[in-house]
Amino acid sequence: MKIGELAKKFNCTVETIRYYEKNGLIPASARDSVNNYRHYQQRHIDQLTFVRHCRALAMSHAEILELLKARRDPCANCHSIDQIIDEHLQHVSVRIAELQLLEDQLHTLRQQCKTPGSHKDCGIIQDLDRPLEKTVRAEQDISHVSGSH
Amino acid sequence: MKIGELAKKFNCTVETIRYYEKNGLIPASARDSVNNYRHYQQRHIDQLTFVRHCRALAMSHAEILELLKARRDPCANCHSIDQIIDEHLQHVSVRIAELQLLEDQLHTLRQQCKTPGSHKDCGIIQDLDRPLEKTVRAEQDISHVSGSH
DNA sequence: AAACACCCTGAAGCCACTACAGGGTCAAGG
DNA sequence: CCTTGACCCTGTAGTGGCTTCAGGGTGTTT
Repeated sequence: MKIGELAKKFNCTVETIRYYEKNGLIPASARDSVNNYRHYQQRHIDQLTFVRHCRALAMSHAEILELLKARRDPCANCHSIDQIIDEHLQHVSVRIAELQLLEDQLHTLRQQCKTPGSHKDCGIIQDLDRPLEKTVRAEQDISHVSGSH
Repeated sequence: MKIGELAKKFNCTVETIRYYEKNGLIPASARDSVNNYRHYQQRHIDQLTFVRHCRALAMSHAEILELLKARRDPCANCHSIDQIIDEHLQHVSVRIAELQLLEDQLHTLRQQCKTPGSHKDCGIIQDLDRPLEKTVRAEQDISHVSGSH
């Protein structure tokens, strides 16, 4: 199977698959000796299934690499796996709480403008002109589950 | 006021302030003619207050630049401002919903391993080896409030 | 033979910073 | 006068998980 076919199968781009290979998320494929095209087999499909499932759960590449290691190692026990999932879950929960705080604050801010007119009287701008309170701490750097854009 | 003092006042780094200046989030400061040090006045403090407040609400630089434009323009009305806030709020809400779906899925996944032992029997790895269902769509590209790491 | 789809590599761009290299400036203490 | 250490400057590279682009080669169809 060529890379374009694989990409279609997994609903991603060929660039993503090449990027995964470069970063060790999937093993390097065999190459066509004539044109150097990548050719994939079942084991690539299996591992890519695993990786895409992890990515859909928003795991980082580092986390996935750890899980892959545990998956390969027949002597590993569940503990390390459980720990990765637990920690990731924790990060997701923390990020949800942060964003909910943000959501509340944005709702409150939005209430400041009920009567659209000249912004001289706009409560939103006036509000934003005030410094943030110390309770406002929903910034990215707190959580490993980060970002809002 | 020198940059270090300003950074301390706003609990950020001097690099962040220089970065804001480069990107137009704060106006360029006056410079000391002798040593080229930046010197800040009240208007910088005011604008940085606004910007940091917006950032604490996880707005992007693009959004903040739009708000700054509306803030400067005395003819602007609230409509554009409201729209920016509404859209941002929408993104945050969407992201929360995505992460809550993720949280559920991770809880379910974690339940697969209740009896730590050899991972041959580990339900987590077995689960991740299965392709993702079509309902699983909590990926970054859906929301502008993105990321999980 | 031309058109078009597909493949290759390697580098740059995205975001909002952060970190680092390599230098200049300034005030205090010995 | 000299050193130490804190602060400032510019410019570049790194972060993560891709995406996009430049510049080419290959394969199939018309």
